Amino acid sequence: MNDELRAAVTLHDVAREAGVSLATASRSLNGSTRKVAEEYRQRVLEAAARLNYTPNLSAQAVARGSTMTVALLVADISDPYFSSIAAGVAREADTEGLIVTIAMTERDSVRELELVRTMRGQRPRVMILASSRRTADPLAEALVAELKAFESNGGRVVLISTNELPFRTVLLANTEGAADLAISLVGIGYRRFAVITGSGELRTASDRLRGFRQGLESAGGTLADEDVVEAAFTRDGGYEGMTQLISRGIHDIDCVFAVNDVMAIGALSALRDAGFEPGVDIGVAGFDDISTARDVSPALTTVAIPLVELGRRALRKAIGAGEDNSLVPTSVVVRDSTPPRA
Amino acid sequence: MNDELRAAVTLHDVAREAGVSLATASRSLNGSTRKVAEEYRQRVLEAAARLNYTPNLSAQAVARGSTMTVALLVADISDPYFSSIAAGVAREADTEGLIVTIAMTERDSVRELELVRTMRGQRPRVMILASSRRTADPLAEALVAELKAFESNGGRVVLISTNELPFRTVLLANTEGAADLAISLVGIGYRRFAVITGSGELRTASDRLRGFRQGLESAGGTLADEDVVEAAFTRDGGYEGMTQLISRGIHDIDCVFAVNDVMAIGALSALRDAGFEPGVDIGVAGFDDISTARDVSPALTTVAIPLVELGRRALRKAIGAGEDNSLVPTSVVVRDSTPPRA
DNA sequence: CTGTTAGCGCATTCAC
DNA sequence: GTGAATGCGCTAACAG
Repeated sequence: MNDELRAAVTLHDVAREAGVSLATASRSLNGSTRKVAEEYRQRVLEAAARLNYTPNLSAQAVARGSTMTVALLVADISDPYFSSIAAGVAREADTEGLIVTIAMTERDSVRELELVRTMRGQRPRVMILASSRRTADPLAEALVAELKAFESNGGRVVLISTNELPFRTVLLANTEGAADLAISLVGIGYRRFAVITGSGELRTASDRLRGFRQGLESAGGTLADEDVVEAAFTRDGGYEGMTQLISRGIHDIDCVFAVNDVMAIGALSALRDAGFEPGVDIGVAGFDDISTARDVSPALTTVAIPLVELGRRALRKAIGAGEDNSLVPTSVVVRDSTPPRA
Repeated sequence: MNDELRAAVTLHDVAREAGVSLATASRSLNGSTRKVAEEYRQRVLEAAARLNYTPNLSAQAVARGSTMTVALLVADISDPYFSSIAAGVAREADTEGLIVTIAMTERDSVRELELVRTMRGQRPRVMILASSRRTADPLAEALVAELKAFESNGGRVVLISTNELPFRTVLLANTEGAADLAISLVGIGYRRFAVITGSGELRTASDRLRGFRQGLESAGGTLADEDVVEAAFTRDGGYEGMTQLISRGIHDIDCVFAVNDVMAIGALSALRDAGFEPGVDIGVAGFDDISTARDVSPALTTVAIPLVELGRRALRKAIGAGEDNSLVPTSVVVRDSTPPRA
C-alpha cells in the first residue's frame, strides 16, 4: 500500500479482482436478497476486503434514487437541549443504518429557510426540524412550501415541539407541563411568581408561559404582568432577565420560573451575583431537565422531558415505525431550588 | 402545485423550461466562472426558481468526483465538550459551504472503526475525529490504515486533542494546562490533592494526570498514589469516583482534581450528597471549562479550552487555511470551588 | 459562448 | 444464476 494519491477503489475494481461481472459484484455486496452463488459471493467479499473497498454512497444514492441520510436542523448544537435530541436522533439513525447530517439555524429564520433548501439538495430520507418555531414568522409560508415540496418528492419531515406547521410532529406537552409545574409549586407553598420567558414569538416560550398562567389560576398563585420579562432563549438571556427582575425589585416574589433550564441556570447565577441565595431567598424553576439541572446548586426544579427519547421518537415517526401521535409526557421534578415553603 | 408524489425536478427539467441545453443550465447554476450569456443565465435562474429546483448533491458528487461534506466523529454529542466542538465545526463548515455529518462512537473502539469505514463511503472532503484516543488500543493499527487509505484517496483527516496518531492534529496542551492548574492551586494554598481520572488508557486522561503530577512536584503539592481513582469519563463517573474517594476517607485532602469538567461536576454532587460542602470543606477543580462550569455552585475552577474554536480550527486545518501547528493554549480559571486557602 | 457527448460509480433491467 | 447494457442526475471535455 503506497502513499500516493490514487482514486478510491470502485466496484469495478472489485469485480475485476474477483473475476466476476460488475453486476455480480454489486449483488454480492449490496444487492437484494441473495441471488448469487455462494462461491462467487465469497470471491467478491474477499476481493472487496483485500482492496479495502467501501461503496460510494453518493453513487449508490444516484443509482437507487434515494439516500440513507437524515437531515437534522437545530438552533444550536452546543445547547444541551438540542444536543440531547441530536444524540437520540443519531442513536436511532445508527440502528437503521442511516447517516445524519446536522445544521444550525442559529435561531435565524432566514438561515433556517436557506438550510432547508440546502438540505433538500441532499435528498435525505427524512428531515427533522428541532429548531424553534415562531408564531407570526413571515417566512413560515415559504418554509412550509419548501418542506411540502420535499415531502412531495417522497421525503418525510418531522417537527419537534409544537404543531404550528402541517407536518408530522413530536408534540411536547409544553402547556400542560408548565401548568403542572405551577400547581406543584403552589402546592409546596409558593404564591407570588415572576417569569423569565423568551421572545413572545417563540411558540415554545409562549406555550409554557400560558400553561404556567393556567396552572397558577387553577391553583391560586399570582403572576403580575410586570413580573414577566422577555429575554433571549439562552443562558445569558436568563441571566439578563433575572437581573432585570432584580432591578425592578423582587422583594415580594416567592419564586421565578424561567421557561427553560439554560435560562433558569443563568437566572441562578444572576441571583447569586446580586447577593441572593436561590432556593433560600427565592425559588427558581426551569423546564426541560437538561442533564446539568440536577448538578447545579441548588439542584434545579424543572419539568422533565425525555430529550434523547424525543430525538429517537422523531426519527421513528419519520420512518413509519411508531405511528403514535401522542404527546410526549412531561413530569415535574421538584428539587432544592424550590424547597417547600412554610 | 399538487400533493402527489412525483420525482424531484432535475436539471434537465430546468433546461427544458428555460429552453436551453443541459450544459448551459448546469453552467448557469453551478458551473465555473461565468461563461454564459447573461440573458440565458437569467432565463435559467428564473426557470430554476419557478420549478423550485435544488441540485442533487449526490449526483454532483458523483459527477465531480468530490463531495462537499465533512464527517465528524465524536464520542457522545450530548456531552458539552463534544457538542461545543461540533458547533465550531458546523459554523466553520457553514462559511465554507460544507455540510457536516456526525456520528457517535459511544467511546467504543470497534464502533469507531466501523464508523470510519462507513464515513469513508461518503467520500467526505475531510474527516475530523474528536473521539478520545486510547493508548494501547489494539484496533489503532486498523484505524490508522483506514484513515491512511482515506487520505491516499485525497481526503483530509484531522484529529483533535492528542497526537497519538500520524495525522494532522489540533493539539491540546493537556499536560501543560494540568501542570498550570496544579501550580495555581498550590499557589492559593492547597497542598494535599486527590485526583479522579478516566481510564489509564485514555490519552487525554493520562496526559492531564501526568501534567498535574508534574505541576505538583514543581510547586510542592502532594498526591498519594492511593488518592488517584479511575472512573468513567462522564458525569456519573465523576460522581462514583468521588464517592469512592469519600469512602476511603478524604479528611486529609485539600482539593480534588477531576480530569474533566463533567466529572468534576459529578464529584461536586457526590460531595454534597455525602454532606460535604465543596469549596468550603474541600476544593474541587476540573478541566475544559464547559459552559456550565461557571454556573454550578460553587463555580468550578478549571482549565479553559476554547472548545468552539477547537472545532473551527480543526476544519480550517483540514482545508488548508490556517497551517499553524501550534498547541491550542489553555488557561487556568480559578473560581469559587477553590477559594484561597489560608 | 453554446450544445452534444461521454463519463462518474453504482443498481438494475434485460437477455443469455 | 450470470453478464452486458441502460440509466440515475450531473459535470466536463469536446466540437461547433
